[in-house]
Amino acid sequence: MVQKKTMRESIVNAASDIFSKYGYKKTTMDDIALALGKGKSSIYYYFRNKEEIFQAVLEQEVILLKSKLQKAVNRKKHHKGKLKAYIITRMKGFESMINFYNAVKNEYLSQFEFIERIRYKYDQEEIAFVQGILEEGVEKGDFNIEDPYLASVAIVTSMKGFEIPLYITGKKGQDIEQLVDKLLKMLFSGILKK
Amino acid sequence: MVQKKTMRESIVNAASDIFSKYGYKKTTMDDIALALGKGKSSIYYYFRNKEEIFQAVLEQEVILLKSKLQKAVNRKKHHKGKLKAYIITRMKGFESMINFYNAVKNEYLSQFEFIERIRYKYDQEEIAFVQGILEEGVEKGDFNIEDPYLASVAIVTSMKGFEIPLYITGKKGQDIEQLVDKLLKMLFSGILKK
DNA sequence: TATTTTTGGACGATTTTAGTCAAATCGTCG
DNA sequence: CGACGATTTGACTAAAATCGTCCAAAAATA
Repeated sequence: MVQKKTMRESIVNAASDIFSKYGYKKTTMDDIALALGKGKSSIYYYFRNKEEIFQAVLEQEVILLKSKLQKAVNRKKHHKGKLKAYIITRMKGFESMINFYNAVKNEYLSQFEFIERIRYKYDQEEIAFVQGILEEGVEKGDFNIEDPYLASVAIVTSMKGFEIPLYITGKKGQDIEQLVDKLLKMLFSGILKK
Repeated sequence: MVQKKTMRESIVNAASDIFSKYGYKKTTMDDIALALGKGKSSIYYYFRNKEEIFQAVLEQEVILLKSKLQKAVNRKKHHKGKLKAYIITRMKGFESMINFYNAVKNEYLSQFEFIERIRYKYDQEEIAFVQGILEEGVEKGDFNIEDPYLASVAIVTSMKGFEIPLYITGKKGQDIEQLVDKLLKMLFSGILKK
């Protein structure tokens, strides 16, 4: 026998591969089972249904992205650098998650809704994270922001704006990075204490 | 209206994309139709069924490979170079066709059979092509071969041997190129007039 | 041995898909 | 116009695939 959790993990790993390759709809439970070398019903011992697996896969991606963000931010000393690192890493990381967003593309009606529903949980976290950076910056006298909470909401919201071209037109990071740079420049010259 | 043939071509092009992405089995006629922006029944006006489209896609790949081979061979002046260029290009080109061979991987039973059936047509062509190079080489006094036909059959057959690791284990070109090099060295020191 | 966890295979209800067909649309030419 | 062939389409069906359930058996655990 393997560990309790290990089985769930290996299911998620296998499913992750296949989802990113074929998308949600085209991936069958048997595909996943076959990749595991197990029977299909074994999967149902660990997951209620296909969508629950997909959720777990997304969650794993999110966790991965979170740790990347932590590292990128910690690497920078100055708060200006932290904020910039966060936004850039966040956009890059999101780009690599597009596979999974594309995975849902088949369900035309609920595409946006589905994405929003899944991410809703993390919106608050993300805002809090950015808010933390901003507040520290204010404390140290680097930033000049009246309402750090509102400012962080604004920043996170505008990041969502940048996501859209990524999963709609599939534009590559090149263009996005330029745009982000421009945004950051504007942002900084606005909030940096002169 | 567009040209008669153009519609067939655009169907093949669209199908080619989708087949290489999802594989044969997971590609539905509606997928192709959607990519074309046409109704599914329109496709059946040009193709009898799904397999016929797949055949056409493969044929297109073959044509592409043929023209690559012609160019690679023509680029070389000496017959030794021609033969080497042919074999190397042939193996490289085959590697890029693996997508489509993988596409059939789902039909476990008929995998090899299917591939062989499709390629059967081109075996004779390939042998004739190699034979041509060998015979010219003999005429010019570069090669010393008793039976050019048999020799070309042998060469083409041994190339097939090199294909197998490519679509079975998915080994990369690195290793293959080394092997081919070795084969060529042995081949040349055997057939080159001293 | 007894109990709990894990598995595989068969199964049914439902959905999806390949392929058909008759009708609609398009374009051309008199 | 309008007739006529070429092209395109949506509705339809039979067959296949798929999800999720159930259960008996195997494997692990106590």
